[in-house]
Amino acid sequence: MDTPRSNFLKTQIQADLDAGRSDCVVTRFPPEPNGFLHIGHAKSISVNFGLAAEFGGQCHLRFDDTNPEKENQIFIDAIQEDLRWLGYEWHGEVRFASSYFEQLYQWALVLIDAGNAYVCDLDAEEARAYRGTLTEPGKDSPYRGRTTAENRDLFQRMRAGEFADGACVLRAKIDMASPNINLRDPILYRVRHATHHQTGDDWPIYPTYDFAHGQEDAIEGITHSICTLEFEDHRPLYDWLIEHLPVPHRPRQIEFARLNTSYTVTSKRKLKLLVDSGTVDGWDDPRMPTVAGMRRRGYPPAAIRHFCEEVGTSRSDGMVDMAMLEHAVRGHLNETAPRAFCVLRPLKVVLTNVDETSVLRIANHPSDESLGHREVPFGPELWIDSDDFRESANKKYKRLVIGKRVRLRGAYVIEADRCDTDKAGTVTTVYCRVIENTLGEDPGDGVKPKGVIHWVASHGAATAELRLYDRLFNDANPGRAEELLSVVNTDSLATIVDAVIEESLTNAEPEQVFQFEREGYFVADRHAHSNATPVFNLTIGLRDTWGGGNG
RNA sequence: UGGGGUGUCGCCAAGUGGCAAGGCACCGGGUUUUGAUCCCGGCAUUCGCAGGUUCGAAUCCUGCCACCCCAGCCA
Repeated sequence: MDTPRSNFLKTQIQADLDAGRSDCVVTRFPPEPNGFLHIGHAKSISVNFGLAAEFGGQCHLRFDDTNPEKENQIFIDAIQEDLRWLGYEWHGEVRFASSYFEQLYQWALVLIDAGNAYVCDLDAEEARAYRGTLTEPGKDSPYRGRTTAENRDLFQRMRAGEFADGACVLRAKIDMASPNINLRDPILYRVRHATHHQTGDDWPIYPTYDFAHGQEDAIEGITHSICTLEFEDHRPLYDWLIEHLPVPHRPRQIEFARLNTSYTVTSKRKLKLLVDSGTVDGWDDPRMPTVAGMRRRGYPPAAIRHFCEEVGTSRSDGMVDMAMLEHAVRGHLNETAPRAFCVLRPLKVVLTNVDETSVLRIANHPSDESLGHREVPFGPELWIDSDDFRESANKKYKRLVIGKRVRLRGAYVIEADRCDTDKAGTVTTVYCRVIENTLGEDPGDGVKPKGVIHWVASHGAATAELRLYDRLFNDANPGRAEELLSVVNTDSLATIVDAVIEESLTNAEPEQVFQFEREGYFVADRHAHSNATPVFNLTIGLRDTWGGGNG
């Protein structure tokens, strides 16, 4: 269903295939297990898994776990769950950079033996000073001239745990005057006496991203290592390491622009701030752009995948309109969500010429009969939305007005005669008459109803809690704000505790999405919903093109 | 003012010398027992700017301009 579209990644991979530089396509999604997946990751996942699928190749899931102090098993589990939920299946076992630590260590020795790496005792601050600046070249470290034997001995002792954290590092010997700062003798290993979630206390030293990533790709036979633009400057180093090491395969790194979506932030620090400040309910709050958040919000995984594909893949920075994601969500839900009735602001209607209850059979979807029908109780007293009634209104108002007719969706046409109001002037009850023979037919007298409204019979109803979500930020580009919390939309959540739902909805399963007719799509909350205490989250409202403000 | 990138409709984005796809948004009109969906139609004489090459340029050349990334023992 997703129309294949051209992008530079496909073009270049096809060129590699045609030229014989590659004979298959193997990609990988390499998250560091230090946080939850978000919409940006979903894009990367879509790109990597999509490319593999399109070219008949495979995509690996590899945890880039080279920094134990920031990582956690919790994220390893959560990421796998999110990936599966999104609908992707990685090839083979889950991989870990940490399972290549011994090989990486051996290759570091190869670099040392060839005079391409050395142990440097400069501390972090000194190293920064020696590195130079963007416009000035760096200076050689005083330890750059150590002999191969000395470097080998020192590095082996680093590995043996003889040095304290930060005491020394292993560096590649490239060029301290390179205009590309990544080539100014980059650090390959650092000493870190930390327990690793996978390797325990086996290692007192850990490879850096630069030393690990390309080699991991080579080990796994990754043909195309797709990453984001900020790694472009690292490519020369990526290639340098591959060239100087006896790796079994030569992967190619290609960068693309990360996805930015309006009205959202994806920085780990900022997402954490939202959680820690209590602005949201947690990492899976329905307003969060995390995969878990979108799941709890009721976004179909297929819609997220479709959106990632529709948005395209390029090398130019930009910000995609959130409306595009919402369009994808509505599109999928319109086709798949069963319809049901829910009255958000209950107003009592008494049908003065009805005195018996009955049951109506109503289609669950206006155009897809496979979704079947449901039985909906009908009777002399019902609830309609208070917004759907006015004592008087102009002809643009297509709902219930005294002296006028409206159709009860799936049921009869009624006409309002009068209403009761309390001392504040608020309407409390509307008295109407059912027009004879209007079930499935227009009134015989030719007077057509002004519109169609939804309803729930009071004798066949239940109460539900509704959580109405709106965008989390007032600023389209919240990531740019100096103070993130100053641009949060304080009205991003409105709770209705006494909405009225038709009784069939009490059988909803957590995570099941419905379209509450004329209102929007709602999902039974993963955590709070139960048949006894129904709780629905607003996934997304129906598109509202009603220009008229009054009536 | 070092290096690396990017500039095509309000937002994404195809296009790779032959006469500007598509989607989102928006604006009209039609259908409709959801003011939804669906359907039809409109929406860049112009591709950051200025020159040049060519019969012909968004695509090639030159020079500008704007924006993004890089000085973690993070990834």
